[in-house]
Amino acid sequence: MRFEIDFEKHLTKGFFLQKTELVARKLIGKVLVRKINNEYLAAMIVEAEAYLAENDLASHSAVGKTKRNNPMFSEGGTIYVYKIYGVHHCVNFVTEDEGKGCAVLIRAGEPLAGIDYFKKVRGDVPEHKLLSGPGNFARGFSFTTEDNHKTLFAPELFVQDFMDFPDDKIGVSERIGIAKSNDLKLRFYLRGNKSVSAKPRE
DNA sequence: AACATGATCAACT
DNA sequence: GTTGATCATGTTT
Repeated sequence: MRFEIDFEKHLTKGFFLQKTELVARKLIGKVLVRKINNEYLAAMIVEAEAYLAENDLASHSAVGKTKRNNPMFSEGGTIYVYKIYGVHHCVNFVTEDEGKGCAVLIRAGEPLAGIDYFKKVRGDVPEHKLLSGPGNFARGFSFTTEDNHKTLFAPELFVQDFMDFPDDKIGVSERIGIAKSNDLKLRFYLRGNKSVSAKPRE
C-alpha cells in the first residue's frame, strides 16, 4: 500500500463537524499522522465507534459535563483521551459543534510509518497487532491525558485523507465492551483487515 | 462498584 | 487458529 505523508491532504474542521455516525464511518481508511521526536508515525484507521450526545447511555457525556469528559464538549476536531481500568488510555476525536458532547473512539489501526517506534513501545508482537484495540492504539501513538484539548489541524498531529472504501467493505456492529445502549450499531470496521480488534458479529 | 481493556493461560476445533 | 476465565490497575460515580 503506497502512502506518503502530506499535511496538504489533512482533513479540515468541516469533516469533524458532520454527524458523529458519519464521521466514524468515513474515518475508516483515513490516516492518523503524529510526529514524535522528529519521527513520523502513521496508521490507517480500520475500526472506530461513535459515541453520541443524545440517547446514548454508553457515552461519557451522558452524565453531563465532568472534569474527565470536558474535552468531549469542545469543537469537532479536538482530542479526548481518558484512562480506563487504571492502565490503558483511549483516544477519541471530538465531533460536531462545541457544547454537544459527542466523539469517535479510535479502536484500531494498520501501521504505515514509524513501525520501529510502535515496536519499541508495544513490544515484540506481530505487526498487525501493534495498534489493534483502543488501548494498544493509544499506546502505540503514545497518547496520554496530556494530549487532551489538542486539535487535529497541526503538521505534527492530523488526519490525512487516504482510502475511500465502498459500503460493502465496511462492517457495522454493536460497540465493544459496553453494558448500556448496546443495541446501537455504532461500530464501523474494515472487513477482513487483520488489525481489527474484535471478532465482528454480523 | 463499575469501567468504551489487554495479557496470559488453559482448553479446544 | 479460537474462546473463556482471571486479574492488574486507578479514576469516576
